[in-house]
Formats: sequence, C-alpha cells, structure tokens
Amino acid sequence: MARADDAVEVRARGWRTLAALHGHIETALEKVLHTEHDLSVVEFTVLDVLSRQNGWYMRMQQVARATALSSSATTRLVNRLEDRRLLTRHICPDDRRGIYTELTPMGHALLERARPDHDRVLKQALDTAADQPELAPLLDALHSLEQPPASN
Amino acid sequence: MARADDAVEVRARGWRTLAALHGHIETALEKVLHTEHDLSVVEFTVLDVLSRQNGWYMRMQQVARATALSSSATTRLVNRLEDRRLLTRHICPDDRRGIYTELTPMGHALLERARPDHDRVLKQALDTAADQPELAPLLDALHSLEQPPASN
DNA sequence: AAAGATTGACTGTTCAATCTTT
DNA sequence: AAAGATTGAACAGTCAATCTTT
Repeated sequence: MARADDAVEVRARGWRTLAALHGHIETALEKVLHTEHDLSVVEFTVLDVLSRQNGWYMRMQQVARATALSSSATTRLVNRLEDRRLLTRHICPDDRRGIYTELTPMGHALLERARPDHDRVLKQALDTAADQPELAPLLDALHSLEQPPASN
Repeated sequence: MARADDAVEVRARGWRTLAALHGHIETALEKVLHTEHDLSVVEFTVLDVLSRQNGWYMRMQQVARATALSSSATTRLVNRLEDRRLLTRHICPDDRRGIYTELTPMGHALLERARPDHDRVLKQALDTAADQPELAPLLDALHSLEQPPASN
C-alpha cells in the first residue's frame, strides 16, 4: 500500500546511495592527494579542468560551475593555486570584467605527478565499493557513460 | 592506440560525472533546507538516519560513517542538534565509552516538516539533470537500485 | 594499550556587501 | 543598473592531541 509514495522513496534511496558512494570516493582521493601532493580534491579538479582548455580560457564563473563552488570560494581557490605558481590570471581583453586562468608549466607538472595516484586510488575506491552489492547498478552505470561530444 | 589507458579514462570520466551530479543535487537541497528549515544537508541526513532506528541506537562512529564525516565533525554536528533540542545523548549502559543518540519529538517534527521540501527539490534537481543527456545512464541506475535488505 | 568521543588550532566555505567594468 | 570578481565576518570541517572507559 501507499504505492503513490514509492517514487519518492526510490528517489530518496537513490540519493542516499549516490551520496554515500561520492563520499567514499572523495574521502579516499582527499587522503592520497593531500598527503602525497598537498592538493585537495577540488584543487586537483581545477588543475585537471584547466589542463583541458587548449587555445581557449575559462572565466571564474565557469570554474565555479565546474567545481560546484561559490564564486567567493573560487576566488580563494584560484588565489591559493596562483600563490603556489600553479596557474596565472589574465584580464580578459575584450571584457575587462572577466578573469582568465591558465596553468603554468609547474601546474601541468604537478597535475601529471598527481594523476597516477589519483587514478590508482580511484580504482581502489571503486573496487572496494563493489563489495557492497547494492551499489552494483550505480557502478555499472559509471563505466557505461557516453563519451563527451568530441571536439574533432 | 593507448587502449590500455581507456579504463583509466572511463573511470575518471565516471567520477567527474558522479561528482557533478552530486554537487548539483546537494546545492539545490542545501539551499531549500537552509532557507526553509535552518538545516544543512548533512544535518537533515542525520535526522533522517536517526529516525530509522526503531528500538536500537547508533553510536557516534556509526553516525560518522553514515555521513562520511570525521568523528570530530560528528561530535560538533550532534552538539548543534542537541543544543536545538532535536536529539538527546545517552551513555551506552553496557559500554560506557559509547554514546547513543536519539531524536526528540521536536526532532521528528522538524524532520517531517522538512521532508516534503526535501523530496520536492530532489525531484526537481533530478529532472533538470535529465536535460543533460550524458547523465542518463547514471539517472537510470538511481531508480533501479535494490531495496535494502528488509528487516522483517 | 586500544577504542570511543571530545577539544584546540587551523583551513576552507558561505552569504552579504563592495568594487570595477559594461 | 547589471555582470563579474573580490573581501569581511561567521560558520563548519580536518588533523593531532587529550580524556575516559575497557
């Protein structure tokens, strides 16, 4: 009975499961990135995202969206990375309100040093998650995701 | 070429997608729960988890695991909720190191007041996520999750 | 000595207010 | 006036150290 509430319950359970898996992975990544490379997960994410911009630039707002952070948190995050000489800021020439960010060679180097640890621990976290059978549908979905729209 | 790296790339893309979806939902829930009920998402989660314990009790460590929080953050979280008279602490009688927590009637009442907003915004967030076709496999997986092992 | 919980010091995040450019 | 980015104040999180109980 109470069949009408089923969809609500299913969504809530799905969300709890998603949040649990996310927390499990994030905790594992946070630990290795912080101890080995003095990077938080969101800092690694920014380096990774910026490394993918070839020939174009992201503004602060776009970085904020890519990380699900507020714009003030993004300012401070970019400050930290700039202070460590991992990226540089440029004023956007055709709209001087906008700020472009770009990885330095040091930023690229740190990212590529951190990436193997990131990838290894990500695999570990997914493997241990697979021990909980109720996560199986979610884990299956993760590796059946579409390629992002190819740029060439 | 570089076929051996494919699995690594697939996992990394899956993780980015999962994190993006998680951030999208969490931001939406955070906003409504905070403005309407002065609750953060993790505070709501604790109330929800505690409301499911009927006849037994969770210790602090279990609350910490359920929320992917450190034990010190859990202590402070439970402090906040206790200060608001939403739950009570009991010393575990057979092992006086452990602390049990239990919702008060006020805690139950707030939870049930907040739940409709939570459920409505969760549905909204999932619906707008469905506009991004690359999230489809993940969203499908969410509502095909198994029932947790029934207790009766 | 180890397990469970808490406290202190520090870092990072948010909201609201501000400053600059359009 | 609105958009983009930054700053100040308050709050929430982590790690390391501590206290109590087993």
